[in-house]
Amino acid sequence: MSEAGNGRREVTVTDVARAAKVSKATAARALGDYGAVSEAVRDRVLAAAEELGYRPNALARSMTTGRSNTIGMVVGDIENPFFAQATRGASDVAKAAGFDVVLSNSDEELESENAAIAVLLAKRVDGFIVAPASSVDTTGLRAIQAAGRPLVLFDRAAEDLAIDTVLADNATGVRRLVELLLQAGHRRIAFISTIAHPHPYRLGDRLGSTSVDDRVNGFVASLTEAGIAEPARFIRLNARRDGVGAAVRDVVADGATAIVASDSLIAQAAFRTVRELGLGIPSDVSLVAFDDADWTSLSAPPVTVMAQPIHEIGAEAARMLVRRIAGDGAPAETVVLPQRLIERESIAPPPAEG
Amino acid sequence: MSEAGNGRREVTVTDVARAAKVSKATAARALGDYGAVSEAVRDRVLAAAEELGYRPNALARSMTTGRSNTIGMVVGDIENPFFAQATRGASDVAKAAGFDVVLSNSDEELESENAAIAVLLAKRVDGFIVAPASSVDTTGLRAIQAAGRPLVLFDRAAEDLAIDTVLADNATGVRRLVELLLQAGHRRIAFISTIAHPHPYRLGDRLGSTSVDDRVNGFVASLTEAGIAEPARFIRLNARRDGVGAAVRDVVADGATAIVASDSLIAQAAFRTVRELGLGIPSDVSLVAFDDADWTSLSAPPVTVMAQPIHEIGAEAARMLVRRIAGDGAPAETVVLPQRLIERESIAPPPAEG
DNA sequence: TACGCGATTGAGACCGGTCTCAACAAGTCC
DNA sequence: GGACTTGTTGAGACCGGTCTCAATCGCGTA
Repeated sequence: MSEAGNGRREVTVTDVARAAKVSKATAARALGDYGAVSEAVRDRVLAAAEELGYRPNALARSMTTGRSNTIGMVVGDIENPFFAQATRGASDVAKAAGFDVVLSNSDEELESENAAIAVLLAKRVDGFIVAPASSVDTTGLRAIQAAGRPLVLFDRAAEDLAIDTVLADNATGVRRLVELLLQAGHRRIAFISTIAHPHPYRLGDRLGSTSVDDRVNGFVASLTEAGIAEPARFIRLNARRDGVGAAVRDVVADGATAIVASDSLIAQAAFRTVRELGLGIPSDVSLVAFDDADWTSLSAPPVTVMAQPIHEIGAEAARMLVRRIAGDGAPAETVVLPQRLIERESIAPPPAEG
Repeated sequence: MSEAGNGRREVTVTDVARAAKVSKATAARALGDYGAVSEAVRDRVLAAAEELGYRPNALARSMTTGRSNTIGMVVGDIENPFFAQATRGASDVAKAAGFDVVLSNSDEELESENAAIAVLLAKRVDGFIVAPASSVDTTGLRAIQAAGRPLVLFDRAAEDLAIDTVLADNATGVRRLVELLLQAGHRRIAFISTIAHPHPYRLGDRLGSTSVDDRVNGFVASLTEAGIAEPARFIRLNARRDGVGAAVRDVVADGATAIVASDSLIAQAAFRTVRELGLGIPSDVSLVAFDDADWTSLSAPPVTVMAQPIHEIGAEAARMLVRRIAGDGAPAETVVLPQRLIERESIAPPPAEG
C-alpha cells in the first residue's frame, strides 16, 4: 500500500535528477549510458534511479532517436508451422541484435497485410520482414519503401521491385520430387496448392506467389520434358483449407496416381483424404510434399518430402534486415537457400491399370 | 527521384497544418479524429495530408495518451504448436480490439522472461499475456504489477499472486487418461515431462509449473487410489528436448507398460523412441498424451490424447486482458477451460508378463 | 601567472503528437 | 439589445526522453 499507489505517475529522468541533485541532462546521460559522466555522479544517479524504481520510457527515447528497436513481421498465419519456424529464426537473430518483433497475421489477404503494414509504419518499426500475400499487387510493400524503411521479403519474391529477398530453391526442389515420381513410373501426377487463383490453372498462368509459381513452372517443365501430353491436367489451385479434400478426390477420380502437395498442411489433408477414400499410400496413390513437418516421419507410411531450411530462411531474412537498418546501402539482393530431399516411403509404382 | 528523397524528414501534423492553412491543433483534431472540426476544414486538412503523404506517428501519440495499443506476449517457444495456437488465438482477439502484439520467446528460462518483461515494460505495452516460466519465482510478474500494467497468465498459474489466469483443467484431464490406462490393465505407468526440476521427482514435490504440477498430482492420486504401491516410480521430469528418449528407454527398461506424455512434443519423441526400441504401440507400450497435435491422428497407430482448447485459451486470455486495459477493476479471476478426450488406438492391455 | 585543453555539467530546444483553455462567431432566448 | 449557448479555432503547455551548445572546472605547460 505504502509505495504502490497505482494511479501514480511514472518515475522520469527529471525525478531521478532531482533526487540525485544533478541536472536532467546529466541524469539522462548516466541512465542512458551515453555522453560523459563522472564515476561519482553516475553512481549517485543510478542509486537514485534504483531507489525510485525508475523505468526508462522507450517510447520517449524512440521519439528523439527515431529508432524503435522493433521490427515488424507479417506472415500468413503463425499457426502454420512454416511461419512459426521462420518467425522463430527471425526472432532469435533480431533479439540478438537488440530488436523486438511485432507479429501480424495476414491470412494471405492483401487487405490485412496492407492494414498491418500501415499500423507498423505508424509505430515506426525500424524495418519489416514480410511474406507478401501477393507477388503481384505490391502496394503495401511500396508503402514501406516510400516511407524509407528497410524491408526484407521471405518465401516469396515481389515482381518488379528491388527488395532483399530470401527464398528456397523451389524450382530445383519440385523437379527433384517429380523426377522421383516419374522414375517410379507415374504419368498422371497432380499438384495441389491452396493459393488463390481466379480460375482453374492454365498453362502460362502467373500465380500470386512466386514460390508456388516456381513450383508449378518446374512441375510443368518436368512433365513436359518427360513427354507427358497435358502437363497441367492435374494441377489444382485455389483449394482453400477445406477444399484440399475435394481437389484430391477430383484428381484421383480423374486417374491421377501421384500427388505433389505444395505444403505440409495440404499434404496432411491429402493424406487423410486418400485414406478416407479407402486407398493405400503408396500402393494406390503416391504422395510427396514440401516441408518436413513432424508428422511426415511418424505417419504410416512416412512421407517423402522436400525439406526447406525454414529456420534459416527466417534467420537470414533478419540478418539482412539488421544489416540494412545499420545502414548497408548495397543493392537489393536475393538469397536462394537449397532444399533437401528426404526420401521415405510414400512413393511406389502406380497400380497396374485396371 | 522528385518526391522520394530518402533521407527526408517525415511529414508531421505541423506540415499538414501549414499546407491546409489551419493551426496545428486543428489539423491534429482532423487527423486524429477527435475534438470538433467543421466539415470544410476537415476535408481541407485530410486533402493536404493525402497530398503530402502524411503518416501518423504512433509513438508520439502514445507519448501523450500513455497508450501504445500494443500488448506484450511472452511464451515458451513460438515453434511449439501449443504456443503458436495460443498466440494466434490471443492475437486475433487483440487485433479486433485494436492492439498489436509483440512476441517474445522465453525458452522457459526465467532470465529470458525477465529480460523480455523489462523491455516490454520500457516499451510501455498496455498489458501482458504471459505463460510464466516459473509458477514459483515470480519476480518478473511482480515487476509488471508494480508498474501497474494489466497482466493475464495462461497455461500456468502463479502461486501466491492475485493475477488473472486462464488454465485448462489438467487435474481432471490427467485422471481421465490414467483411468483409461488402468482400465486396460496397466499398473506400471510412466509420466514424462520436460519441466526443469533440481532432482528426480519425489512424492510431494512442488513443480515449477502449476499445469505440470496439476498433472503430476492427479497422476499420483489416480495411481494411489487404484492401490498402486509406488505411484511416483515411473515419473520422469527434467527430460530436456533430447532427453525424452533416454527417459523413455529408462522407464521401459524398468518395466513400464504405458506412458503419459505431458505434451505433444514429448509424445512425439516417445513415439519415436518406442519404435526405435523395436517395440510396438500399443502392443508393448501404450501411449497417451496431452494436446491433439496433428500428427497424433496420422501416426500408426493414431494416439489417444487429451485435447486442450488451445486457441480458446489464448483468446480468453486476450479478452480478459482487453477488459482490464479498459479499466475493469474486478478482483483477479481464474478461468479453467475443460479438456476433451479423443480416444484413438494407442492403448491396449499390457503384454502378458514374460 | 596566464593560457589551452579535455572532462563534466547544466540550460533549454526538440521530437510529433494530444490536450487544456481562452477567444471568437453565430445563434438562441427573454 | 444583452446574456447565454454551442461550435470552431488557435496558442501553447506537455509527455519523457536526447542532443546541442555554452559554462565551468582542474590541470599541465609556457
